[in-house]
Amino acid sequence: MPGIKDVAERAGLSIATVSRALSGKGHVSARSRERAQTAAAELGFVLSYHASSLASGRNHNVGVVVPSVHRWFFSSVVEGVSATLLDAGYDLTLYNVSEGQERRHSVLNDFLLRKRVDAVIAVSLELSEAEIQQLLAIHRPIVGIGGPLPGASTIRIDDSGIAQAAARHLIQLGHSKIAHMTGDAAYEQDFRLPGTRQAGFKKAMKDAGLATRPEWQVSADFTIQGAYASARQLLGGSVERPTAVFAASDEMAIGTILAARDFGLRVPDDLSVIGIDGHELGGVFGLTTIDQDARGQGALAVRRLLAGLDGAGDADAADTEYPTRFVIRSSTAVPPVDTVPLH
Amino acid sequence: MPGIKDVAERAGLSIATVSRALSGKGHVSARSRERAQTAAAELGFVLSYHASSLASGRNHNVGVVVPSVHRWFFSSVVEGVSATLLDAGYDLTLYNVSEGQERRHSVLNDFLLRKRVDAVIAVSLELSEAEIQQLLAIHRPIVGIGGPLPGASTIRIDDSGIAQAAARHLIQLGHSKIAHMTGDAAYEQDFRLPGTRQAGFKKAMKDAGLATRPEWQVSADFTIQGAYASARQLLGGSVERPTAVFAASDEMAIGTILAARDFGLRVPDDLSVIGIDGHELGGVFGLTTIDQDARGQGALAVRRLLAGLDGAGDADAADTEYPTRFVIRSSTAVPPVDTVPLH
DNA sequence: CTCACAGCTGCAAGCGCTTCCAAAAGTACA
DNA sequence: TGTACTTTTGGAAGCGCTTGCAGCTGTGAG
Repeated sequence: MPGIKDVAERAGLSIATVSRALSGKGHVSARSRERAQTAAAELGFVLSYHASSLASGRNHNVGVVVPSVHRWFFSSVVEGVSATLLDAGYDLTLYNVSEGQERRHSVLNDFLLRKRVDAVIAVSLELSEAEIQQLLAIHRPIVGIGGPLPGASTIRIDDSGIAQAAARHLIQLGHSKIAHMTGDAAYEQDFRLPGTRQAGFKKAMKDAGLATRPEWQVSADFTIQGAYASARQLLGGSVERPTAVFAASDEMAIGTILAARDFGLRVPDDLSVIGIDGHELGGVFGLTTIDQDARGQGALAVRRLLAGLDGAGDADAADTEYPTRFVIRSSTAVPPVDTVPLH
Repeated sequence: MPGIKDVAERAGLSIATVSRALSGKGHVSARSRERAQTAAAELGFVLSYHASSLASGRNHNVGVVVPSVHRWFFSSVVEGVSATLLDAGYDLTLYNVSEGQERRHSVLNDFLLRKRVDAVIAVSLELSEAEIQQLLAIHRPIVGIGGPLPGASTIRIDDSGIAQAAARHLIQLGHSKIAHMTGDAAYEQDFRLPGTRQAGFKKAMKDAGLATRPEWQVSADFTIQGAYASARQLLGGSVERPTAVFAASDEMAIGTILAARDFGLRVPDDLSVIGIDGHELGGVFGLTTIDQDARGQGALAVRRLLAGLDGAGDADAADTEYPTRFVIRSSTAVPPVDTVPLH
């Protein structure tokens, strides 16, 4: 493997000049720059990542911590982050901390703190204020997506607002028997988001003077299959059936639609369903939803970090609200006329 | 940030001894080891990744190249790889090269070759022999999953065999009008796998003396929504309807089931559907499939690499066939009795 | 009691770059 | 032609570890 020394010799320049020429920083005459680049190309030289990082203190590597890479939101964010990072010449080190607390802790200690990454993006992951301070203390900018990170910069959608909008959509169509499928308690712990969306739902209901019946507040694990099971309980159980379901995620909305179909319920004729996300499968199910462009959020997170790293400004802990888009398809409609015969 | 020097001072040892004590290699007395560890713990010392790598030449980092992190197979493999790597104290650098050729090329050159990773895992990605040799030349073991990698070690399932098994399952149930949904040409290019599965299907059909009708060979992009669209053509079009569909992936099988339901076809009464994968949603749809345990394949890939790195043996380019499991659920059954009246 | 050997330990030489500093070269203006 | 700068350059000191080598200590055998 050729080193920078070889390039310097071949170009007839000093190591220092070659380094400056190739990195683009510092003053180098056009002629030297070209020579260095030519020599490097001819030798097939690539900088040693570690030597470079060790000497400069910069890593060109950002850590991404996600609870899963399987669920829609996370994989979408990762794709957005990945593409943007690659374009900028940065590496992406992935920490999938599905296994729970102890794993999370070790990732933070053994990996993130080891000066390997320039910054970290935490997706839907709750870090304690102490943990965040620990990272900031060693000068590691951190931005959070979809979760509250006290003291750190975050990107988030207006969970309460869109939940209200979703509920209002149903209410305006004439529904009053509306169920809400929220996230399991386990998820609440880390993301806090199920609670926020549920609160938004309740607010909209209250504002409209409608009751939120406890038996219509169900929960699932954010997956299609989990929601499917929950929805079967809700729709097939002995309780009165709602005419609409607002699911806290598209995956859960889809699970609900599948369950409804199993019971011979037509969507939207017998049951309206609305979700939140903008999942690819939305089209197949004609799902009305609120698109939150997870990829875009990932990309934005990277741009934010990079601006903070390259540029001057210590990207102050800004809280950006990412815009969402209401997508009306065919899973919501006016409620069925009352089944009580009219004559 | 405390350095190893601080630890050495505090422990009353030399830097060299501390290094040996903490890394576990070399002879160190129990007493010194304990002192070093205590001092390190008290100072909250963590090794500098780069300095360590630079000096030792080892990175504790493996690169994973995937075409997408969104589709089931890839995210599953990544999860398996991630967990195993984390346990071993390795970082996982993710290269999501969805965007096509030029991106792939740059990843290889700018990232993989930069001595940043100890090894690479290529998932369903076709690398040219030259590219592989390039990696092996700089001593970077490489293992491929789900794709042919001439010269490199690979882990793969018996695509042809399981395709035949799937087809035979249908045939044995009594089906003769069997359609096959394969991957798009675009996928064929990189993975080669659609063709292999299709060949297996055709062989099984031929062995059974059955014809494979061209209009029953459809393709999609391996996603649920893509398969849904294709299946609508197949099932709702003017051609005679098959009584069974063998889809090259579970996601496509699910898309097919959804399309069938749209046309009022009952699965399995009117149409049997079988897939390949072991997708989480299989349960919800009662999908009969062949489980290939993608997570497990990812984990195995890591173990293989690690054995090669730590251990002595230059893990020769072994081609491991990963076992699969036939899972019979409720999406397959005997074909409907002929609709021609019997009297 | 001496010798050979094995286990420990510390010194110091890197690993391959970046970057500070001072010297060399080029520029503009008087 | 000389002065005062502004660019460009090269030397060399690290960045924070690992590890070969040699010295030191302690043990069992001769």
